[in-house]
Amino acid sequence: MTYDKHRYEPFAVAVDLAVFTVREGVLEVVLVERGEEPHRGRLALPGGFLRPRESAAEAARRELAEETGVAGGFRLDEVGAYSEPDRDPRMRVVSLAHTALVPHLPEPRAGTDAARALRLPYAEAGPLAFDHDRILADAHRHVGALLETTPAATAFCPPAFTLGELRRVYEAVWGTALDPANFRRKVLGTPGFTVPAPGPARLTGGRGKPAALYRAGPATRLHPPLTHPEGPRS
Amino acid sequence: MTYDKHRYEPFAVAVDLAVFTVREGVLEVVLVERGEEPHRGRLALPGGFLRPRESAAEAARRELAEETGVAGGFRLDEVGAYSEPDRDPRMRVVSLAHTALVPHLPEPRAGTDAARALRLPYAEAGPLAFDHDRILADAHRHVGALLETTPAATAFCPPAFTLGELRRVYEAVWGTALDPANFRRKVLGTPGFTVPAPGPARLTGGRGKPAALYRAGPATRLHPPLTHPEGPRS
DNA sequence: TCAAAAGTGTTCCTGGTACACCCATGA
DNA sequence: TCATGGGTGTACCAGGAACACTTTTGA
Repeated sequence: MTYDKHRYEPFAVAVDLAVFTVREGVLEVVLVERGEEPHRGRLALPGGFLRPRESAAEAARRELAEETGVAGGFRLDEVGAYSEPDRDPRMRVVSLAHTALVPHLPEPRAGTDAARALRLPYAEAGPLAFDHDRILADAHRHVGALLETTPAATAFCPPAFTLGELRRVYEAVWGTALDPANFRRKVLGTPGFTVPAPGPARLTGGRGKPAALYRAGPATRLHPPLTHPEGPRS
Repeated sequence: MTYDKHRYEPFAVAVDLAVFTVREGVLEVVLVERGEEPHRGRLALPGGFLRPRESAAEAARRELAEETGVAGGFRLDEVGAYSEPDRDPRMRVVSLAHTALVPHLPEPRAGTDAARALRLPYAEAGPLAFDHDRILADAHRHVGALLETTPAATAFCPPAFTLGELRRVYEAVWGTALDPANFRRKVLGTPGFTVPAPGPARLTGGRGKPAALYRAGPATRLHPPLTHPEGPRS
């Protein structure tokens, strides 16, 4: 239980961010090109070190704003800690991985740190620096589980959204097609998940019957959960 | 992304352990009495700092052996990271909380560090040092969720166990009574959860029909999950 | 012979899946 | 008028909950 703070090489604590968005029915993730060694020029998850008086959540929000231009209005969840001794060759770094779910990214402004950020479809997020491939895979699994038990899917949508938009979020993250009729009943039958939004109906893609608008409801957990077909099956 | 390792006060990284066991149908947790300031004499979760070349899991297993005498043969799961700046008054400490599920604790030997360890029913685990009340509550919730989707309950049982013993684990962790008949069918109907163990039947408590023995099966996830009554209801 | 726990059978009912069908809009 | 997506209805079926009942032991 004793600890001499100068006896050991210091640890650094970092946050790594898997920033997800859904565009045109495709799950995308934000990556940055590394500007320095190690792994210069390779793609990595955005992230950075905790400052002396920051919690992990605060550091995550700050780094997200700095590196990708996303400022507030997103959902942040903890994925896990990565603490293997040699995961960063420079020094001992313990990373706290988070997911950030954002409705839509403003295009990064040139000249800022955010200019190095790019969006890629999750399926094409190639080999990444450090152990970020593993972190990204864990984060994706984590988001899939969040959609089952929490209203996290609404974090991908604008403030008012149609049930079709919400369904496409689930389909993009889970990679499976869902029955629109059954999805509708499940969502509306889950108390607090969505509430009807006032205002006129909206045309989703131009064609088809205009859809009613909903907003995110007060629930933080989904009862019953929205299980995806693959779950009980595999 | 740059970081000068000597520019800031160093961080310390620790593991905190919520060590659970089920005795006589009661969920118990292992606590230690702090031998030094801060919070000298108060109860706390066992834990300690990561050594320079240890991962969190390695540190957790080492600390568990040192502080409670539990050596190997237990299940370890990650709960989350606690990173608020002032959670430890001595210095900046980021704690990685874990749960350890053990079938039965050997009585701690006097004269070792483990002598300060004690078991308490979870419900009576009073106010703890630091933010350990919150960590313990999170850990308990985490174990409850693990029982639904993983075979974690077998970690509380000896190598060969009866379905009645397994059911009492669920009842102790969830705090609810379960129908023995339905529980039995659910467990046996979940592939890979349990496999019949050779050998004679065992008397659980002396009275009643002798029960068949089972061992933990090869599954790491439960399909379908064992949902508890409170889940979909509340 | 009684209590207690294991184990089996059965009924009821909820909730999920699949799919047919109608509605409202743009092209 | 056709294609497209929103929205409703419904039949089927698996799985969970509740509970009666038999079996096998110790006291």
